[in-house]
Amino acid sequence: MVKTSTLQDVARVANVSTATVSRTLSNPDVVSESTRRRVSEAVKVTGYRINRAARNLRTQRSYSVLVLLPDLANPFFSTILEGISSHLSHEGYSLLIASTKQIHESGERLIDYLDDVRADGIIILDGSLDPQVVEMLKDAPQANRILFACEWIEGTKFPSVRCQNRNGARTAVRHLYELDHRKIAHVTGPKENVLSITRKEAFIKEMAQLNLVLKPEWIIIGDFSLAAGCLAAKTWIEFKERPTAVFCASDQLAIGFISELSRHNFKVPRDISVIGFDDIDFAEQFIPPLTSIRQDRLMIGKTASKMLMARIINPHDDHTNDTAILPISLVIRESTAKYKT
Amino acid sequence: MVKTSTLQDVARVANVSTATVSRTLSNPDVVSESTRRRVSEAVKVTGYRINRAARNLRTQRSYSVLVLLPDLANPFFSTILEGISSHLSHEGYSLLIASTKQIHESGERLIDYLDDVRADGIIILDGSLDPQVVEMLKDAPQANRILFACEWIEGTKFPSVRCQNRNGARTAVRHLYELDHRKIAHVTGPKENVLSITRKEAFIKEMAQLNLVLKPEWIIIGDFSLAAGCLAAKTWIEFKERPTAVFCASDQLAIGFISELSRHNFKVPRDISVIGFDDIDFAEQFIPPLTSIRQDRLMIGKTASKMLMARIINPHDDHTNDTAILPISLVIRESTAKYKT
DNA sequence: ACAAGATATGTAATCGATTACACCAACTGG
DNA sequence: CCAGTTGGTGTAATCGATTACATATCTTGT
Repeated sequence: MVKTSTLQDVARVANVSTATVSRTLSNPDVVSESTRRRVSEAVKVTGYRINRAARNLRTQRSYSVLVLLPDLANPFFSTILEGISSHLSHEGYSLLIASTKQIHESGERLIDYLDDVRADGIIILDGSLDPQVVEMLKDAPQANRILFACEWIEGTKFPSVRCQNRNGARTAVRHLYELDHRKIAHVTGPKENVLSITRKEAFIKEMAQLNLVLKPEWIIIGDFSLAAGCLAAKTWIEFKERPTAVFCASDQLAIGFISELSRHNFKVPRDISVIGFDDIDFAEQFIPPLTSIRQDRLMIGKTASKMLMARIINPHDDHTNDTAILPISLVIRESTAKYKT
Repeated sequence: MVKTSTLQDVARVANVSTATVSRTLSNPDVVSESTRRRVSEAVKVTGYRINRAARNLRTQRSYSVLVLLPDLANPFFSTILEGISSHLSHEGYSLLIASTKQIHESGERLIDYLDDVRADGIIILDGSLDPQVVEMLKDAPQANRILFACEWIEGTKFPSVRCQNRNGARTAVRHLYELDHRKIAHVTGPKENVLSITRKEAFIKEMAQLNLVLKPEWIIIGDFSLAAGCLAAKTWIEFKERPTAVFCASDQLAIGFISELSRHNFKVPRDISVIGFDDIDFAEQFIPPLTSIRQDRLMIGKTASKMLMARIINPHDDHTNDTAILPISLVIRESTAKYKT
């Protein structure tokens, strides 16, 4: 194996001290023009590459960020990751990935990533962490380098980035209302999930605001998945008085819902208008193309990454309680239509 | 900030040298029962956590692996990642992620990840790397810690993990043949892609084997995407003599194909049988549920990870030209049916 | 012309774990 | 009883970059 060259080697070739080489590389302004040239030349000649392990040890930083996902195999997160990753890479940071499940199984502690200089910060995309773990994170000396995105944990002061969930639900209901729908159902996410709860509450509130009748059974508990959407469709079919529109808390739910309906010879939007949430890539390609509440997942990732970096680089500023709430938008496609008596 | 305790602190408390503490932790068998107990106790008391930066520097290893994706936002890879991650985490390794695009944009060199002790190995899921980059990787002293998965690069000796692509194509054709289809079309992936080429060649060969007529225009160039599937459907509709079945090189293609058809009032499998490749999660939920060639993406990930680890841990064994080819299987659902004249 | 600063560079300690080597004690076998 | 082995532990060098501090040289203003 060819030994890679070190700062020492560069220093020798450039005929300066290692200190000067280090400065030239990390803070070029403080060295003179001529040394800068000599050092650059020496770097080229020696093919020098910094040894990050050494730098990390000395600076007690890892120049990387951990992203914690509820489940790696869930494609919902890939665009958010893209946003995080592109910003991090731009800042010279690396991206570490782990799933809640794996951390749990391997018996690792999340906080160790910060303590043992594996990561400088953590972005958590999972609002359903074990309460014990949350408790441990709160008290940690490094807690200010933890940030939640998409989901969050009620009653903690961790900073977070999320979309306008209430506004999204409200907009969905309004849209259906404007299409003359008066009987509107809602399929929710998992029962305890913070997103489910927020969207459901906003849904109920807006229905009241518009003076619409909302039968309790029209709120169907689901879990964001395709399968839950199918089940919800079956429930809808059984209703004696069927709502003419449904607001699904995720696009997956909406797609499952529509698919199941089509298996029973119902057509969307002829028999019912359906609106989803998220605007995943597939929504546009589905048949019918899905009307949805769009959240900019790329932006969520970028914003989360930026906020975290600010905390890492400027640990002494007070960032407590920072929360970024990003706008949603209504994307009207063909799964919703004017209600005809 | 609370200072975390170091080996020294533990050593002091346990009244032994740092060497002994280190040994106790990494190689417990060589120390006596009693010291082992004293040290464990001291570790608990001090709340000691190893400093990975220090260990990485000393051992010149990072205990992490980089996975390079063509595009982070593409959900196709998430299950593979899951497989890689779960094995790595089990081995005490961390998972670094980067996308080809970002590496390119930030001007980083892939090989630097190995040289600068950021990663101990690299798994590449992108067979369409810039040839210059490939050339650089081949000659690198560390080239033996690079492995390709899913895709690969023809004419290089990098080890790789992939599924039986030829067998997959053959099985697809056979399945359609057994359903009495005689006129079979094929929608390919991107033109230069190694998977596209392999599957297409196997398709052509099997058609010949079965003495089936294959008109050149029945091979429709696509690119694995939903959109390309839609286009292919339009092409099919225009044919004066329409094939009665089509083998799509990906499930996304197949789904796009079927969707587009339904927009023109064709029904699957009534008017044409469609078989996909990959068996993505969505295939089962689509309408109609999609017949597909299943590749075990979790297994691909796990296998890739295992092979790479073997090379990292045992760098002097000869692993040249290792290639793992994993079995595929035919998953019959409802998008294919007996041909009726 | 000289004190006071600014600028550029070198010296050497430091981050914290690992491990080659040395050492000592206890045991074994002839 | 002693040479040789085994087992357990300590000493100190080492990995490679960063940076506080010291030093030397050059400006600048009065």
